[in-house]
Amino acid sequence: MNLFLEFENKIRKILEGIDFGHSTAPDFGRVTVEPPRDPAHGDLAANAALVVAKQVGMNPRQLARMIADALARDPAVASAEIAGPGFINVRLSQRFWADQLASMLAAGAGYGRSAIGAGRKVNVEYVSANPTGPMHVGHCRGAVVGDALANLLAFAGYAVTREYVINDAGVQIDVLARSVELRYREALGETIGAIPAGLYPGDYLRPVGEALAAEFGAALKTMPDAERMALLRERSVAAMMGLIREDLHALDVHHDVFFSERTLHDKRDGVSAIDRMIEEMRARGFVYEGRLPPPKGELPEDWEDREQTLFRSTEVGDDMDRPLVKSDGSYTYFAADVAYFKDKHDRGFDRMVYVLGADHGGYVKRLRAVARAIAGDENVLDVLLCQLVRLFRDGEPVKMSKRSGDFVTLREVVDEVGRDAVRFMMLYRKTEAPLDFDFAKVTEQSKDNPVFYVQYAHARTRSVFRQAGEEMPRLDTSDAALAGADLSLLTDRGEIGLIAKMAAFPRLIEQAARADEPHRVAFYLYELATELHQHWSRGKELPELRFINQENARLTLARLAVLRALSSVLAAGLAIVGASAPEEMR
RNA sequence: GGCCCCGUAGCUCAGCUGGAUAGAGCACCGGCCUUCUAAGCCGAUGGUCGCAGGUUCGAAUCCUGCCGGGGUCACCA
Repeated sequence: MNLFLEFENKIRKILEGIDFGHSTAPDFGRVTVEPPRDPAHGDLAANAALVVAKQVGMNPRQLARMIADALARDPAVASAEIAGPGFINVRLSQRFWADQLASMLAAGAGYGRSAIGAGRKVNVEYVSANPTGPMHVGHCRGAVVGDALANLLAFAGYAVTREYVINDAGVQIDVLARSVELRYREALGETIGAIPAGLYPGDYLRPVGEALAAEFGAALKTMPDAERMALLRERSVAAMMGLIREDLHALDVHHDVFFSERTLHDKRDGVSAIDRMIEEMRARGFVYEGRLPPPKGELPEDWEDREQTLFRSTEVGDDMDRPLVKSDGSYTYFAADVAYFKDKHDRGFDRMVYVLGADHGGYVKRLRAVARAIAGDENVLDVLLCQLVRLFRDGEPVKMSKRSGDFVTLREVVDEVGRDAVRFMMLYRKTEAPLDFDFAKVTEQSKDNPVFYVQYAHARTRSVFRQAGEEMPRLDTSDAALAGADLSLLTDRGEIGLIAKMAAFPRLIEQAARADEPHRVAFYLYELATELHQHWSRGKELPELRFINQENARLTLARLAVLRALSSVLAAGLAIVGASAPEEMR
């Protein structure tokens, strides 16, 4: 329960207590309480009179008067005024803020946790980079956004499973296996020359070939083709997933489930998961044999008009029906994806979140169709499309040529600027907006760098405790002592401002979770840090405002209570972002 | 041509699912260090929220149509 909802409920109670003389009860559903955009308007703004007045045939300002008068009798309320067309602006009492702070301290690291998720099972699928090489920088944003979203949803009370789909079934795996085979022969001393076009040229495949040479000697060469390829595929994918896991680890991204796409193709008793899905969907009328109209625009050269197995996705909102079987008889990627969705659904997830790159935008509609066909509701599915990241160095775009295998790897970026900076900056923009990432800027130790700015705020809260230990060694600053602090001594607007900003944290979490928008946490942290830095600076001109006051232990303790809560909130927010909350900056 | 995303200060972007006089940072100009960390803070300048309609007490936000930028469009992953 956040404080805004608390006041919404209070106002609804007040409204329910008023006799409007109507036979039908008015609808109070649109009553909301929000922080006013302009802080001069107070701490809370309620639209109640505006949304209810018409229904009950009253003048909004007149109704607002009644509500405000009732609110003013609440000890939590310092004043309730009417403004504009009928807004009720509420200013909360010092007593109320002191109580808020006390409950923050009591909640400790759990402050801001929410129950809106109600334990619902959510599957967040993210990264899912092809196991054909190390992660490149393009994977980075999705990895961070997905991981932060998972953190956020967990904090908001969802039961979150973090999942990675290993695309280990497509033709790209054959390409990988053949590329590794070449490296294997190279390791045996053969001259392989230039890597042929169409194979992966990257040096990262050398160690894989060398390991195979060490383990098998020349034995692979005489192995039957099918057996050799199967072994090469398996070893190559395992090796690539090893690289990818290391990369993810460098970003502090951890998945609960690595789901192998191949298992959807594997037959048990002669039947695969995809086979079963197709039969089931065929029985429900979603699968049929038919022809597809040729693509719009320029006709591809190898277009062939043929009868094929199709998924009737137009029935559930898609633009066209989708092929399930390729011309060579194998299943399409889409077929695997339908089976995969079904698998998640069968595993009991209430929500499936897909974090995808913007180039997958065209895929969203058919995923929704799948959700409607299988779960009966497209709202169980949420897709986050991450826009492109553009790299800059000293204001110049960093060129990348993927063709030569010479791309910027995720590891290079993390090694250069650090995990915290990468994670924070990837979230310092809403997901749908493109993002410019400048190497120089994110390593800068100044207020121009939001990562630093926020971490510095946390370090500052900690440094005061260290300082207090030196200046006032007899002052007990334990949690127990802080819990007993006299919080009524906190009367300065900067202190109250900090408490008020922290009090907005639970609502922020709920809104960010509801909207699947982890970036809001990063922006909130920046604002909260600003609040601290501002208040801090006032202590320069007005020493009586400083947190530590050697002549007044009781006041110091109350102010340290604010800082304790603040470091908790900053740490909790940074944990969602996935950046560290340092004790000091060096 | 269809679908998706974006368009807000000179630049980079927020804008709390419809609230009041639209906010930050950068850049530019002017201030603040015998300090619990100046690694910071304060002030000033800067806007037809792409355009035009609509919905209502109220629109940057929702709907429709345009304009501009990006992505994507059988079988690939």
